[in-house]
Amino acid sequence: MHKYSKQTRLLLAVDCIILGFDGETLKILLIKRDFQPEKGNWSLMGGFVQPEESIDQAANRNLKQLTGLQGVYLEQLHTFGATKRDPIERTVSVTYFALIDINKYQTQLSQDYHAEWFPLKRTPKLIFDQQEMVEAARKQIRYKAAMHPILFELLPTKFTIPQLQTLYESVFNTAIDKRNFSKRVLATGLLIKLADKDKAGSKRGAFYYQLNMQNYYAKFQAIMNFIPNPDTL
Amino acid sequence: MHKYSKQTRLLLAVDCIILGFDGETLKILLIKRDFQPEKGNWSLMGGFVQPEESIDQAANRNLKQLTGLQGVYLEQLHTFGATKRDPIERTVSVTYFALIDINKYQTQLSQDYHAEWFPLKRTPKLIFDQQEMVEAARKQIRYKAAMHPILFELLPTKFTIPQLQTLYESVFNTAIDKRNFSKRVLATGLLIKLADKDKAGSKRGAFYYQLNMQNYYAKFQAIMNFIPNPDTL
DNA sequence: TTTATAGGTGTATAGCTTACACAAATAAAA
DNA sequence: TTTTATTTGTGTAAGCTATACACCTATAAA
Repeated sequence: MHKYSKQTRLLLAVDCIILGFDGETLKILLIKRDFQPEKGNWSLMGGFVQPEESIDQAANRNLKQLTGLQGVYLEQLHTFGATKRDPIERTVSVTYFALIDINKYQTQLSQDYHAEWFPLKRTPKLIFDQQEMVEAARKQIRYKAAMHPILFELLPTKFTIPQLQTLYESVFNTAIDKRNFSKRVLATGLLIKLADKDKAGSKRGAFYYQLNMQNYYAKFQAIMNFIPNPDTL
Repeated sequence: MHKYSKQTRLLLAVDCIILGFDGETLKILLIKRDFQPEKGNWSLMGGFVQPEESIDQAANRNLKQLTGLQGVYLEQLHTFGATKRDPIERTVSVTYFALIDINKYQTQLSQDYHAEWFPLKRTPKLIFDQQEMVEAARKQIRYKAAMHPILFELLPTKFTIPQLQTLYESVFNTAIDKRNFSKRVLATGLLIKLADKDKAGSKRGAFYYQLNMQNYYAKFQAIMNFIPNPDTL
């Protein structure tokens, strides 16, 4: 037996929702599509899955092509499979969302794609069903960030508590009391205070912190505490 | 322009992780695979996505074929795309998990597939990477149930609080204090007390409840409360 | 030297979560 | 008919967590 000979084969693509944070606003990286259909319109970075690569590899490859970054936070989100989503030919798309440190992003690479960062709240019109994909990513980042410390992925290695707070406020679109916020994040044991300050944001300067990687990995999978002794199912 | 002519096409399948609850144990419905390779071995219900159906439709079709059920809780889980996961030919599989009321399940339909319910904790060896798929479903049901009232999908329309508690205890593999449990579920406003009792489980009998559908839909998307005023992003 | 701006910190209150024990109902057994 | 065994159903006190809230500090710029 060599093939499932009677079955129809389809195109499979990946699309990446790439998010970054510039200290003020959550942003999304979009490219100008360089082939038909919809050539020249704003689009997510993506492409067809190749015969010899897994889907995860395809997503990582696309992310690296556009940003130069490897080893960043990249999570499979949802697979979109309506029959007519691509008008040319049926294409199923597996979406991924990536959280990157916007400072490490290599600007020159993205010039080939005419890429641009847009505030997530003011995303331009996107091709096909990509609006829906971005919407799914917005939901997912909140959902996940509410329980896991993923937002740290968006910050540089050294960051200040006010920066972290601004990020949370922008993801959850809400104001948080700074006394309570700092109590809370410090209580997690995730942060190590450094000796130096960031003087860019204010006259007084804010102390830098870095992640306590050990506690970070330990807390990463931490799940809700409202069931006593959650144990393996 | 008619096709993306240079690209490789591949097979796309769906696999369903079908869970049910018999009042004591969380169970998974498996079939004996009826074609090569791995013919005769235990497997998830699934099959190839057809050219004229969406992926969601393919999952619903498979679920209906095996159980006779439509309109049940069915959620896309994850897409598995390792290049060698199917030894015959590269096949990408989109997994779904379904929560069904085991009493509505139509036994005779599943005889064609030689289907059987297994305790989720004692799932037999499965083909390909399906063990991993089941593992992902186990994680997801807990994750989701911790925040959304999805476990009601596993119960009949009329159920008792002790039944509900047994279900939560079996999903989270833990003992819960019944006074606290009943206080909590009643406080959600999700339950409507009925006049009659279930006398099967005990001498005294336990009052039946049914879902308050209005509150159910309202609470369904309810997300964590540890961010003040969560608003649209 | 003054002023303007953002950073950093403590406490009291309310609300929520947890731990915990006994009586009621009734079928089955004696 | 009485006793026994089993499961249901309920309240309260203590500890913990979340929240609301205001002032001083550091420093660059004027």
